[in-house]
Amino acid sequence: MRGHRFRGARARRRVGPGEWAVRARVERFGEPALLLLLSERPAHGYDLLEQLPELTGERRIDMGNLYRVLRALEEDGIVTSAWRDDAPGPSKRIYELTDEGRRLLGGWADALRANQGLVSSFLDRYEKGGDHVPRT
Amino acid sequence: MRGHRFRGARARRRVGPGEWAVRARVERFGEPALLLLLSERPAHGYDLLEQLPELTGERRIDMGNLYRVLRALEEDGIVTSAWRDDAPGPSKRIYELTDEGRRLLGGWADALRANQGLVSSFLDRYEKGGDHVPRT
DNA sequence: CCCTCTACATGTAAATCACACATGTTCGGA
DNA sequence: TCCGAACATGTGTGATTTACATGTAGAGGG
Repeated sequence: MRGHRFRGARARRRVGPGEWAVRARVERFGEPALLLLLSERPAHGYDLLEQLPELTGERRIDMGNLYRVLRALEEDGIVTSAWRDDAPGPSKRIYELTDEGRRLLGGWADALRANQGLVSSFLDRYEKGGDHVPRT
Repeated sequence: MRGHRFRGARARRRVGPGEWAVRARVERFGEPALLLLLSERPAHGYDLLEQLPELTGERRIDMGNLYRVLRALEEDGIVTSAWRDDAPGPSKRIYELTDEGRRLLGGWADALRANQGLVSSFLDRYEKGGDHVPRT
């Protein structure tokens, strides 16, 4: 019977009585991850699919969304694509980063550094607080 | 004339030809920020509204969402609230962190530390890449 | 009485995300 | 030769979160 399990993009979910599993992720982190991979070398969707988990920390990447993101990036001039039939296997759409894409990746790096600072402050303030997690 | 400006939760937006403004934020970062403030001392919504920007780096906090989050937290037993009429001015709903809330804050801290590691790896890999942002 | 500030709250559209499902190709083994 | 697994590219859809607009009501000053 479908539809009876965990659904949606919840960042916090109950895993027991008074127990919560929390996930802290940067919004749209898939985009800079994609850009970084493409800055290293052109690749096709399925290829990226296999390289992404190491960067994002996710176990599995959603293919559907990956292809949608790639198309959106192309619409915005961040990447370009071309079909490749010469390689063995099904034909692939190879994506490549544009100069604009490289600038965007630089922007992401700046923004991520800024966020690292913010979260560091948060954690420092938390740790200074003392009297923390009570026993379950 | 309403409805003609930038709307929505976009993390990236065009600010010029080939120029993008990027924001890197942790998903639902408002929640741990709220929990940290409440772990320091009980407070009412409007009070939190004024303390949050320092923690989150946002200029202004959306009141509507703040109160929605607070109610959701109360539903889940993370905070409790009580009305206060004795203080001058409009009566306030004072929020206080529960033990479960303290555990959740601990969970957020762990998750945020994990994410810091992930983003650090990303930035290291980016910086190792050399040949970066081309001139505009 | 009227206006502003404080305080709490709802309505709604856009963006993102998780999950399910559709479609075709290539290749190795039974 | 047929079958299934892995490769490769997508579409459909509802849940969640966010940004912004708007609504309600009491307190306090002039």
